[in-house]
Amino acid sequence: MLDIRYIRENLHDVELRLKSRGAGVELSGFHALDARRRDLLQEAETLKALRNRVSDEISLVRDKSLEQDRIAEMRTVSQRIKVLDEELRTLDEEVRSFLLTVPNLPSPDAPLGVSEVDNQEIRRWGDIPALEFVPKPHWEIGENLGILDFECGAKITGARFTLYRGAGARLERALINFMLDLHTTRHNYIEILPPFMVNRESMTATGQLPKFSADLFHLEGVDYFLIPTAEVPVTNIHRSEILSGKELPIAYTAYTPCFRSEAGSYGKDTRGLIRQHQFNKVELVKFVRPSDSDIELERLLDNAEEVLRLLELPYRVVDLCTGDIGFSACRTFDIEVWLPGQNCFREISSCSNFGDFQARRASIRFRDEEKSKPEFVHTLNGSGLAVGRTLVAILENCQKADGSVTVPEVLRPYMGGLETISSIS
RNA sequence: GGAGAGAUGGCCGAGUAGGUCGAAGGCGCUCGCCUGCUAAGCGAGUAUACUGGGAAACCGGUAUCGAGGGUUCGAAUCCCUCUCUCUCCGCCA
Repeated sequence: MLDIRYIRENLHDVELRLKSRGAGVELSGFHALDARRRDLLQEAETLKALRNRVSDEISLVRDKSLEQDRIAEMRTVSQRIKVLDEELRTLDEEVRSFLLTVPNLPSPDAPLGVSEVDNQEIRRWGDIPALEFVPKPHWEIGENLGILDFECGAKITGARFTLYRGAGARLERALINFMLDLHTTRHNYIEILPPFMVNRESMTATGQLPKFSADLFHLEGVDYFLIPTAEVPVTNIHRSEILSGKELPIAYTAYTPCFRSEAGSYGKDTRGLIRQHQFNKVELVKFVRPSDSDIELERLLDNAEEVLRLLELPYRVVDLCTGDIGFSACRTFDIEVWLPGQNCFREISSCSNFGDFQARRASIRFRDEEKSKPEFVHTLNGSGLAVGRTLVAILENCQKADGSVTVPEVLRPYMGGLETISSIS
């Protein structure tokens, strides 16, 4: 959510910056609404001040029968207040629901552009492996080894669900543990295991609602949603809190499954693990001082990249342009891992700075000094990493001509020492 | 699922025959005094949001005692709805 006063005072600038992300938001209606609201508020509060004063005076008089005139007068005043309050409630609701649909302002540092073709690659790491055979896509590798069963996932549930078996299941679990261990012991994140369902308020705070309900799974019977990312429950840990400046920065990491309806992506990435309704992810979330959020984003990004470096998987980092940045973010870097089976880079992590956008929706503030006024924190998050896609990258990058897959060295302790996944394992 | 109890400021905790209650008291915290050090002691201060004025310091108004409605000139206190927490029973990993 944007600062209503900032919009009020920088109407034109806000419109321009929203336009740069391709969001045509009309602010003139909002301006009128806001002005009307403040007029009514003034009137209502003046009347309330009068009522409070007179009521206090009445309370001092023993014999209320002497006060019938003023009581009657205040009855009229109260009726007027009621009407004004009613109207204000409506206006407040209109203002709020409008603000909830306005995306964040992109950072001035983000490259200008209209779509992903304008994103800028800023670095690459690792050598693309030179294989002396035609690399297979991971779904063929996984099926041949018997460790991924797409048919069975479809039978049990439906399209975009997959059953992992044997070494495949263990590899996924090894990756989760490896990532969590790395972030907690080397990068100083606190491990969180949150609920996998959240309420409407939490979804609104991080920005999934009200606009993107179609992307979510909603439960029947209770107003809960399956989380599309751990960002939602973990960011909401500090909803409606005033943190002490001494606690900042706060860094959490969490493994959760993620559930996405993938509405509107019919026919896209239908084969394999790339686009599932349920996938595992280890997430990184930070709460930081506004002055630190740029540098903290660099750190978070580096923490996510470290996973790929240790796994020895080649990747590149992309700076998302204004037109491609998500609704709540002001700056985003994607990490894309190399997939030889598909001969392309695929997103495996998205690391974003949200500025105070989520903090304002969620009312997450901090007090820098004991006596200083509370201000909004900045929130950041990024995948560290998407586990299913990491498994995909391992299968495709570490495949051998005979169809077996070499387990990256750092994962072997998590795999009971297993060095190679072959059909007999 | 059945029965009951509860929700007050950073924390603990008063306050229900409606008014002087943004709210006693204690703890904590901040500043000052005192003290050889520590502890104790003394004094002052210690919520947030919106809104009006002001360059600002700041001053004024309104709201907030789980949330939302209602009754009333006036609600932490009365009424209704909802949410959450706890206890007992049932069921259950």
